[in-house]
Amino acid sequence: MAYRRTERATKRLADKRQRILRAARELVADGGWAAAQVDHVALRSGVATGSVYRHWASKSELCAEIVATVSAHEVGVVRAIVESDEAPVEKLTAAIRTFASRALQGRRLAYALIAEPVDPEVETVRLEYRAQLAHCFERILREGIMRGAFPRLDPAVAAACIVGAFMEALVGPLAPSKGTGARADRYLVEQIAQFCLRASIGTAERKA
Amino acid sequence: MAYRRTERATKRLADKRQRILRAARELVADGGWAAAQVDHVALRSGVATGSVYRHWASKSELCAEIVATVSAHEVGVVRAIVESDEAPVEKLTAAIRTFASRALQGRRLAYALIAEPVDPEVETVRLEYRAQLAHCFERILREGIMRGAFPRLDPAVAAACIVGAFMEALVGPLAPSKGTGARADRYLVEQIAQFCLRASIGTAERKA
DNA sequence: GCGGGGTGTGAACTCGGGTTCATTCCTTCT
DNA sequence: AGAAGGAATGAACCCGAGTTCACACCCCGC
Repeated sequence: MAYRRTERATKRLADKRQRILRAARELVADGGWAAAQVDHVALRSGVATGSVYRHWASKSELCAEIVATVSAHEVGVVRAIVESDEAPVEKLTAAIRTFASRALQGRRLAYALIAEPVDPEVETVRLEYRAQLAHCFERILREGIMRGAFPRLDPAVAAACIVGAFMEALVGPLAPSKGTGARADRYLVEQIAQFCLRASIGTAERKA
Repeated sequence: MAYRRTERATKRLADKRQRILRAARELVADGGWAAAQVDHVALRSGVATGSVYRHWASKSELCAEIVATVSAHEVGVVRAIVESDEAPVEKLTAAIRTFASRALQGRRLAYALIAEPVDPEVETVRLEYRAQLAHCFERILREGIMRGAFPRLDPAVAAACIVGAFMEALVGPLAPSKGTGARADRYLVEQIAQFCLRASIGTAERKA
């Protein structure tokens, strides 16, 4: 046996893997899952189609990893807010604003990750993500109810409503690549945040 | 020229067309768009695959017609409420409850029509439907704002949020054929309605 | 620098699913 | 009843997209 992978070689492997992953993510980010064909991914990352299969056993696994990677990151951001020691209302506001504006930075990707169905294997991961996200909001709501800051709403249902409201108002009616400008985006986020806040705390108006 | 289609024959044609359409709708209703393969539709409606193409030029057109038919009906129901002469708050309540409970009667179909992407041709029709639905709510909101019953929210954004909240809380996290029983459904509709109402009128609690 | 095994390549294969079309069946009109 | 032509049939066709595999290449250890 004359060969043991040198460290240098291992790194090259990992790098290539990352390159492919990134290329795939970029394709999804501006064309949805439909644009992430194995050929295209290979082309964009500068490898041959067959090479993709040296790193993932199937296209589904590649896609699943994209979903897992990106969403883990997003959930992490929101979760940090949840676990801060602000008051529930502040947490909710911050969580909504943060998530919404992040999603707006990559509408198409956000849509693909949140709403667009794919094959069952990927779907599993996607639902997991959505569940975690909803769970974050649920925790905030539950805390708020306990402290008497929110009315007696059902946290699970309300959390789902919040996520849904995002999805539709933010990335739903989007014609692909509908760039509306930073000002409009800011306004949109603000409106959505206010909507969800009113729904959660039961009080009109709220300006920050 | 020896042949003019007799009335009887014309009716037979139309009937067959309806049979196919219904079969397709049923398949979508319990398997999503993926289940509506031309072969299956033909099998279920008792015709040959080729016969489907005597009535529609392509599968897309068949699907588009399903979306158009069903959604026209649903929008009609909601629109009737919008055009009644109740007060805005009552209208909103009724519209939400009605739409939600109708959707629950056929979750899978509702999901397919509202959220599940298909090919571009069908997508166009679907977006049209969703826009009309949102527009119904927008009208109610606008009226309520004018009369001072609702706070100064952005009607378009809020309408999108309402539709989205529905979608997610009602049919989103649904595992296919997740029958939870009439009581649970009623509770769910009520929670969603309250959420949307609080968000719209900015007041906690509301029981009917 | 030479042999061997990991890595890269891309053309070919496979397979699912929409579409077609030559043929057969059936209805209408004389 | 027989001719004429529209409707029905379903097996064959086509095409796109994921997957494979025989071969070329290169990097490592001697």
